[in-house]
Amino acid sequence: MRERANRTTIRRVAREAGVSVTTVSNYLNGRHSQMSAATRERVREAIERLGYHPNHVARSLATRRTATIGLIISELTNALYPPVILGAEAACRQAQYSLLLANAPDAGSERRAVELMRRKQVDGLILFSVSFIDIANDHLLRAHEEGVPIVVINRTMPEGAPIPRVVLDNFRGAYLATRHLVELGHRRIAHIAGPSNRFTGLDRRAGYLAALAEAGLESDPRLVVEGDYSFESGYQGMRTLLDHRPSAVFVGGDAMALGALRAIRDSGLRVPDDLSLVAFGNPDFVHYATPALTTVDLPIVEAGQIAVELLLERIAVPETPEETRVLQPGLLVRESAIPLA
Amino acid sequence: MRERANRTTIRRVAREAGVSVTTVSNYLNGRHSQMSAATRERVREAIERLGYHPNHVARSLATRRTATIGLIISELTNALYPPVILGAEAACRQAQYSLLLANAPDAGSERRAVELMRRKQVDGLILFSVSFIDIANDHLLRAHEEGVPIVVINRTMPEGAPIPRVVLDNFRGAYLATRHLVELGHRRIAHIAGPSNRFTGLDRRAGYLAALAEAGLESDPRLVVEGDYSFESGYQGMRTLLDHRPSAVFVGGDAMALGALRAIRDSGLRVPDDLSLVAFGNPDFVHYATPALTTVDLPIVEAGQIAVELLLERIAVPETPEETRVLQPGLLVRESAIPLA
DNA sequence: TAGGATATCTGTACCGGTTTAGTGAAACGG
DNA sequence: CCGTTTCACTAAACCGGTACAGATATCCTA
Repeated sequence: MRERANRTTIRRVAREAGVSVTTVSNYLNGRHSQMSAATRERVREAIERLGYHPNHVARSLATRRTATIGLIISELTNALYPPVILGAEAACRQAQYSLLLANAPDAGSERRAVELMRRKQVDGLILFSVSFIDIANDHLLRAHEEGVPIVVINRTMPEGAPIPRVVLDNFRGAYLATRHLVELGHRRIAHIAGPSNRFTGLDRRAGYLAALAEAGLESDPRLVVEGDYSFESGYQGMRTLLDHRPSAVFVGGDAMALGALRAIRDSGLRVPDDLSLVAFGNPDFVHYATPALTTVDLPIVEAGQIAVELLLERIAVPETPEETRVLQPGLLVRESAIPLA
Repeated sequence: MRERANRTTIRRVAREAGVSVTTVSNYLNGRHSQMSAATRERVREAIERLGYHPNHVARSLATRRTATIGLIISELTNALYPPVILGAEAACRQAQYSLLLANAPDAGSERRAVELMRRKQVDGLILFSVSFIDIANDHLLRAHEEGVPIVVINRTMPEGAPIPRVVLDNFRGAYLATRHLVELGHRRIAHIAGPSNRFTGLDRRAGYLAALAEAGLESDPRLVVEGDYSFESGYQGMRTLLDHRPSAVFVGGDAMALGALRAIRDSGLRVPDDLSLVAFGNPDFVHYATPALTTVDLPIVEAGQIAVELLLERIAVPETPEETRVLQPGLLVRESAIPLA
């Protein structure tokens, strides 16, 4: 390891092939047109013989492009992050980009992650954020201003912020879930809401209320409790709700739904016979529960993919205007919600 | 964007501070000792005034170190990969390294991923593999020979291969699970095994048999069925097993365990009252099932962390000898296995 | 046959850091 | 008082690519 292996660089290849480095560089970058067939073959052969592979770091320094994008994830209890990675990684790979991943559990580490990735010269940044409504954005706006393409997923931004976003239509999803229960004949429909300092919590609650209103159902405040997206808060919330005898419940989060399911079981009732339940979140997560939970299906893999696509557009054409992409959730009807007896 | 913003480089900082670039470089790299307090302060101030941040790509080119490691994951049905990422990312971040992530669903894409990351000059590579016993390793051995530090998690390697590995003791985990059932008084203990072209499947099956043998129980071949780690294969496997009336079943995978649970329910039996069940895999995944499944707990987050640690050791001291780190699983006793009535 | 086009290829300055070898002045030691 | 160290600092080569601005040779055209 000590002795310098006299690495094979583009200059060595050039010498071996008896051409200039420019010619080798042209060959590597597919500018075959201005090259005779003979030269092309000699370069190819020299590369082959030396087992040469170009150094991306050097290339990046010269071109100022790294073909790498940064994905910063603030996860905290977030079962949604693996599908986002999946979607983003697939889209990157397809476009011949690499993914630099960082976890940013708090505001400070998010700042550090953005800073580090900028120094590493990523071509763009994606932030998949936790849905707090009072999240800090100044570092993102600054980075944007200094020319770093950014896309955010699931994040509140000040009105008119010039940063493209991918958002999931939480309102609509909650509306669909609740309407489904209405259509099954339920009238006393409860809701376990997410925290009110999260826009996901607020939007889903609003969607729930809208569906009730549309159906001409009065909303009983005692039928809404607030959780924190944890299994335990779902369990506790459901225990509280059971006192007020709902016939169905829309739970605004997947872990909470499993908690609610458990609470219902523990009180001797059965889903869906005694009580219908609709969940919200990662559809895989609740698929294998018993009974399989009817759930709002968030297109999370797509969110990751689309975020990458939006970003790549901005990288290619920096002037591309800001844009908000709203992804529509679906409803996966499974076994946990049935018509009111 | 067109006009060149005359970026702030180390040379600009040097000019601004009235010192040489070497001095600025020394300052940046903490070689404060050979610098007068006055100079130090002038450099600090110039950096501050210009808002200078060093370019990591240029640094990497010069030092041949990128402070980045590559994590290549072959996932295919693998619910274990998010915790690995979690552990690896945390260990990286702590050591001031970044994580370059790639998905490699098949052998070809694994080769390409390794190649790409080598060109991007990662300081080392971690492969988290699917457990096929006949996996190709030549590209890893070659990379290793050419000086790229590599660590593999959960991968078979030829005897004596000089590549450090992190392995989970599947045999031991299966043994613990089965012994637990034996100790609860069960005698007809069935097993839903993983595929026999995966060492996880083979090792777990062996651990199961060993525990039976130790307890002096005869192993009835009809009480062992083979699945493919999917929910459906667990469901089908359990249906087959029910014909032979086991009092307990050890299921060698988490998704299969949920499938088995469903099959048991569907046939009108209850867990754990009529049949005890122990699962194996990602403990979170089966925690919220009803009943909460007793399961073998694989230390997957740790596997990611330790892989990074092993790798960083090799990066720091390339001659560090090969080493296999065997991680011991635990048994999480929850509700799905009870004493034989 | 001069003058331009075209095709093919090259020399070298960059990208923005690190690092080696070395300079000049002050401090030290006998 | 002179040679040696130490201290604080610098000039310039280097990492390994890209790309601009030509250089030649060949061909075409008027």
